[in-house]
Amino acid sequence: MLTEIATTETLRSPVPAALPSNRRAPETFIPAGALMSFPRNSEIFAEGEVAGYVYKVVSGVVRISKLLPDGRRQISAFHLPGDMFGFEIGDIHHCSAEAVVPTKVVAFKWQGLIGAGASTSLVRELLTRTMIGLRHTQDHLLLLGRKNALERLAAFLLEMADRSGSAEVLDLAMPRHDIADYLGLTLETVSRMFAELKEMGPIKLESARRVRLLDRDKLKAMAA
Amino acid sequence: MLTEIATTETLRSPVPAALPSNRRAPETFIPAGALMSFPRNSEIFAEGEVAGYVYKVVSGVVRISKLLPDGRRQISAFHLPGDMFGFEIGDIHHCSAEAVVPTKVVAFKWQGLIGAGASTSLVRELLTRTMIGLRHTQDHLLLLGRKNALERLAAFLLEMADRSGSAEVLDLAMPRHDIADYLGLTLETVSRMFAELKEMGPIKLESARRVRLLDRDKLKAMAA
DNA sequence: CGTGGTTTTGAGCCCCTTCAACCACCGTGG
DNA sequence: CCACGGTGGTTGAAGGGGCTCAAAACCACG
Repeated sequence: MLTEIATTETLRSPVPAALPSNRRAPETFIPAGALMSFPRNSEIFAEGEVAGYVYKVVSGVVRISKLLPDGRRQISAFHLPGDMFGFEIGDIHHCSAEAVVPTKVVAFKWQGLIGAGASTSLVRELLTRTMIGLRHTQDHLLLLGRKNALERLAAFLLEMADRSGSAEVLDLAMPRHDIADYLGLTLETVSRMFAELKEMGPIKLESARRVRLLDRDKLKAMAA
Repeated sequence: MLTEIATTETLRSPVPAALPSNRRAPETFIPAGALMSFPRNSEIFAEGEVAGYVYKVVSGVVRISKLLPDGRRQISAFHLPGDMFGFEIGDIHHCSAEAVVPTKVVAFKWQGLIGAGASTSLVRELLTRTMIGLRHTQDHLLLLGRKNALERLAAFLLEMADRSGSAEVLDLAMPRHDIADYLGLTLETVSRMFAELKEMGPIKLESARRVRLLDRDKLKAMAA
């Protein structure tokens, strides 16, 4: 049954198999394909927790982050519907995942996906997804290591626009603080760079979270 | 034959199947397990080149990097003997790889590893290696996004010590400039942080490239 | 309308960069 | 033996980009 559920096709369009719950108990058994709901800012899993499931976003937005002992935070990714997260090598999560907005995810038992008897095509799909994550993370290293604040924000807006349908108006789910922790800046600097991009032309702020992209080519040029 | 060569065991201890060549021609066929040698600072593959092979370091050190149009560089990883690199999703390299010192690598045809007929255990091993790379890259995001110069260098020295046998004296293969591009700093700042770590006690510089680790716990505390 | 969370704006400062000079090491050749 | 050039590393001084601290403005929601 695990193999029957854990197919590539299932990963693409999972069928909810259980009712939503706000927070799973650490040791609760979750059937492959269980749908779970998380309110805004709630924890999906925490760094150091026992792993064992991978998750696929159905709706909402998830942030993946790591903390330093003194509270400094780095967000490594935002996951949108269709994305998967929670892959771990050992059985311990080394990142935490939280819902940025009310979010629904489907949980799959990791052992069911890659354990003995797993199909090669499924493992190959997980490999592809992991490699996509690795490529994104490497691109992000270049941003954090070598780009200035304006370039970082321009790149962020382009990334979000590309990933959420390339509409004319971009709706950002996350607050300035999350953007800052994703871009390795402070929220004040993010706010100032928004003002500067507005000033320079390529964007217009319908509201703090709604950005109209007026000149995508100019943005690309500014993202370095 | 590909499946026979491309086993997990082969990946761990490959047998050279061809003679060294300084630089492969772009379209030359390379049998799985071909041993290749690269002189110091030579290019193994470049961003944008056609991919098709994955590589395993036999001896030497390889740096993986990305460039911005204006020349700013970010090194995402140093690979030591036993490490593999060159995984790509499409057929285009999106990073470049260069030998830091005279280096020998073994090349494997990617299609031979994951193509039709590949064993699940082999694909699973590639998945594990990719996930290890992803974890390392995420840790590095935290370093680049949130740590100061001193913390970065301390973390770098600890990483290198851990990976190269945890000896008392650490031999760094790479120049200051490469360390800087790995840590998102300038070479001058790296040099100053070396001086500061020396000043503060936890290290001693036998020479510019030879570092004696006097107090690893203190280093760990400084790496935040 | 208050109230709390979020965002913007301002002022001063500091860490790291930039630019520049100097030094240490090393193989080469007179 | 030492002058020489080249690479790589260190050190100094000055400037700036982003941070810190602070306060005001905005906005959704009771």
